[in-house]
Amino acid sequence: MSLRHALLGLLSEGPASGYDLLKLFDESLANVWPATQSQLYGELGRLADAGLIVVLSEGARGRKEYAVTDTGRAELRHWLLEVKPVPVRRYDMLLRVFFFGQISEDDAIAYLGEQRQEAAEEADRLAELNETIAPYADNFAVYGRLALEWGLRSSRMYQEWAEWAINEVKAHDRTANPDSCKPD
Amino acid sequence: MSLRHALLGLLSEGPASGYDLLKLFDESLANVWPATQSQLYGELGRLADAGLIVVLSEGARGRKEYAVTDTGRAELRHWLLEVKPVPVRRYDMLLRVFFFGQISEDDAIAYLGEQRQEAAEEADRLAELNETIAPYADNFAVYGRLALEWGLRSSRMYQEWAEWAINEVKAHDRTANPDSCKPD
DNA sequence: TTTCGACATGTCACTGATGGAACGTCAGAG
DNA sequence: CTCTGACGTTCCATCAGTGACATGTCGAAA
Repeated sequence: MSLRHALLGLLSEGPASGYDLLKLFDESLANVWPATQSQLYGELGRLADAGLIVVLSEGARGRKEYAVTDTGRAELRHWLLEVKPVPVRRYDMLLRVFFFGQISEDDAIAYLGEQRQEAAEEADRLAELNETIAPYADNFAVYGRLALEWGLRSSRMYQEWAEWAINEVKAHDRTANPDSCKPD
Repeated sequence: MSLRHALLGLLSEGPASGYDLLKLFDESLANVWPATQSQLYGELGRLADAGLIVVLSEGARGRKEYAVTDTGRAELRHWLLEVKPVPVRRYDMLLRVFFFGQISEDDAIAYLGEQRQEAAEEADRLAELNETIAPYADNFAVYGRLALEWGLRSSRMYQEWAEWAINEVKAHDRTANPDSCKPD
């Protein structure tokens, strides 16, 4: 149900059409809650049916401009203040780690190395993005910054974990095969 | 498609029934890839149709014991080595952060405080769990430990971020309302 | 004048996940 | 002997998300 509230949130900054919202999603929320066009238009319809938003005006090319109603604003507040965020539960990447026993230590290390690399690149990308944001723009940018910082810290943590894990696997390798002596 | 490979992974440690697998899921993979019973049995059927697993034997109470085939093992290896893990993309919690402009600074701080608290508890829980695992058991436990460490680092990062974010919001509050002077 | 890219919405088939109902079996405790 | 709890499977409705397709408008440039 989060898409619903994402739309209410965006609309509560001002009226917009489905098309506008789609762009807003891609610009700002893409990294925390991506949405496709079909989902978005569908949800807008349902939101309107439920009376949480209304069509303000219809413009050229069938453009419909939506605005939040009081009910919608109340629903958004309720979600923000009283609904517990659902934690992330699925990690494709960690799932693979459980099955490292099925591949060689070298392959496992290579896998972790790639993850390390990608996390590092992501961290760089976000750090750069962080530079480009005006220091104190609108609320949206101010709070978006918090999310960005989360991404940054998350990538760095990921990177450090991968480094640590590589050493763990190497240590395990040595324990399992004490005879072999590979160069580091 | 990850459930598929999770099942192949579990089965490659030895034959098991759907019921066994469900328990294994709950014990070991629940934190990285939860699955419900209905999904699991359905997937087992499809896996068998595709020839990636076979029914080894049928026991009492309609119990079917499955085992991986060579094709299945190959598929697992392929997934482990060549398929890029899909990164996590949706964060209900961060989505809310974007809409902090809709609530008061105090409410935002309270929200972040709760997150901080929960992350701390999760970190404690995982640290404790880490103690209970035998230092060098089977492969599965050794590599599960890597995942556990990820969770630990992740929770700690989350906690620290929330602390940092609370201060950010306070700073923003003071910038926006320089007259007011609240106790810390 | 045609054509192209941006604007704009709607719909469909498919997949993965959730949650629950329904059904039946077997061993052991009381 | 009966009941209970663990064992064990199957099916179903529903929902969110994905990706593709269909349809059409409008302004500007070639």
